[in-house]
Amino acid sequence: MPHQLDAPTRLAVSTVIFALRPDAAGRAVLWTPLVRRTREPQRGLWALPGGWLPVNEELEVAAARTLRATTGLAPKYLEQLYTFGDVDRSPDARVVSVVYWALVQSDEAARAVAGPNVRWVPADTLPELAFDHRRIVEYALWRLRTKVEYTEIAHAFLGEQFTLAELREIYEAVLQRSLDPANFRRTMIASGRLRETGELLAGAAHRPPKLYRYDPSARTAEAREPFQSERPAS
Amino acid sequence: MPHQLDAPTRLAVSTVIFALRPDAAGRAVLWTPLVRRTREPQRGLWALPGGWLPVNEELEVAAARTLRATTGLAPKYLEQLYTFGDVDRSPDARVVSVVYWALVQSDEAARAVAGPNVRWVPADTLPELAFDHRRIVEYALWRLRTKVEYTEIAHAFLGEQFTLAELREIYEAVLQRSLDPANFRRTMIASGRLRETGELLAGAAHRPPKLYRYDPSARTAEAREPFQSERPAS
DNA sequence: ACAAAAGTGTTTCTCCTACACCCATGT
DNA sequence: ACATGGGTGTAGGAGAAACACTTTTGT
Repeated sequence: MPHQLDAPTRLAVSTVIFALRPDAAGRAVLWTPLVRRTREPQRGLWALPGGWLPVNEELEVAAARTLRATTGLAPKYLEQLYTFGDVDRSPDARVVSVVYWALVQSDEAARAVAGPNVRWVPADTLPELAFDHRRIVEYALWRLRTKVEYTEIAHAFLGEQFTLAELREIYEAVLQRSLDPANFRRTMIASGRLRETGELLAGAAHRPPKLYRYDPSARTAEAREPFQSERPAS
Repeated sequence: MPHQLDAPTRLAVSTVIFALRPDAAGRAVLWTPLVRRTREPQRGLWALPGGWLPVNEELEVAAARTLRATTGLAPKYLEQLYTFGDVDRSPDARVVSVVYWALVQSDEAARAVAGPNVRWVPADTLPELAFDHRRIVEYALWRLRTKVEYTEIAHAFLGEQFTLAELREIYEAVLQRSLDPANFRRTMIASGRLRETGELLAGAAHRPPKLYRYDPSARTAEAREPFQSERPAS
């Protein structure tokens, strides 16, 4: 069914946000925040955070803004995912959505605001979503999981300092499989992008691990990817 | 400088098209077609093929349509590249461009139409382009070159049947380095996606090579990528 | 002392690279 | 016969995976 000629195509920006949280069994898994639709169409259903693009706002800034509006947080990683524009993806007008995906720091996400119209759900067991948003989240998940294997984005879930065990826990949660601690250590060190802080993390009932810091400037200027950014303006 | 509030954001679709053609020295290199702007702004400059998105046309169909309009060809590979939407990328109105990139068969491209307002240029030595189109072509080139290394898109430059030497020539032209014929053969065969046709290519002054056909159904259902398509509707 | 996680060493396997060598055709 | 590219064989090296083993803390 063709759209009205006098109703122009509308442009929206949405963001798929990921954070790590413990599930019921206490294991870290991926969670994503959703917002409840308060207007027609699809009123009452859960949807991605987003909104119409203001004429004078950059795409990436709009994505960071909606992220902040729904979670109260700033993204540690933000990248354009894909643009969805199927003619029939919204029942009324033609809507083209430029979708971003973001990673937020896990301990901050634990304190994130959540009201009656904002709900965090496990990314692998989504409820019914509005429009084509389920497909979008699944694509973002796929991108996160493949990109974790060939880049260093995992550290975006962590704070300034972290142990290799904490970093490994991120990889295991994202990739959904356990990794050999010995080989993981060697691989990370060999990447050359970790710096020892000199400090140790005390308090556990065993040998205290070294603390590391992520150093993007170190090593390998190889094959840098255009148009991806970290810590964008929020 | 902020845009007028009463001038809404406009949505465009553009396509970066690649084909292989011999350069002055007879070596195959990447070429791309450009169109001359006949209107302000940036009148007279060369730009990417594209246009405003019709309300009832799918994004990918719009990309294939502009591709056909400027080259007379159908794409053998077509994929969304990125969406460019910087507030100041066009001097007058706010324009958001959903950009696709495409590969067309090389021997067809040799017969492609080219008028006074359509010009093919080597992709590595671009003239001055309108707006941010130079940056866009360079990003598309980067994507092509990285994607050739981990997918089987190279065959999109070729016809139904081809020899391994022809396929290797594609890789060498795209990657801009020579490859060991022996190892290249093994790698391609090991991918499992080539089928021998049983025929040989006669006529050359040496041992006639086997002809192969690309078979996407064969082998490896591994890590399939969503939202990419081959031979889209044109 | 002992448990538990941090961290190191070592072996094996697989894949990639380099390169020597044989094969089949036109001239 | 010989030049030329097609096609096969093989040795060496780099890196990943598996796993034994040592180190350092809290209890």
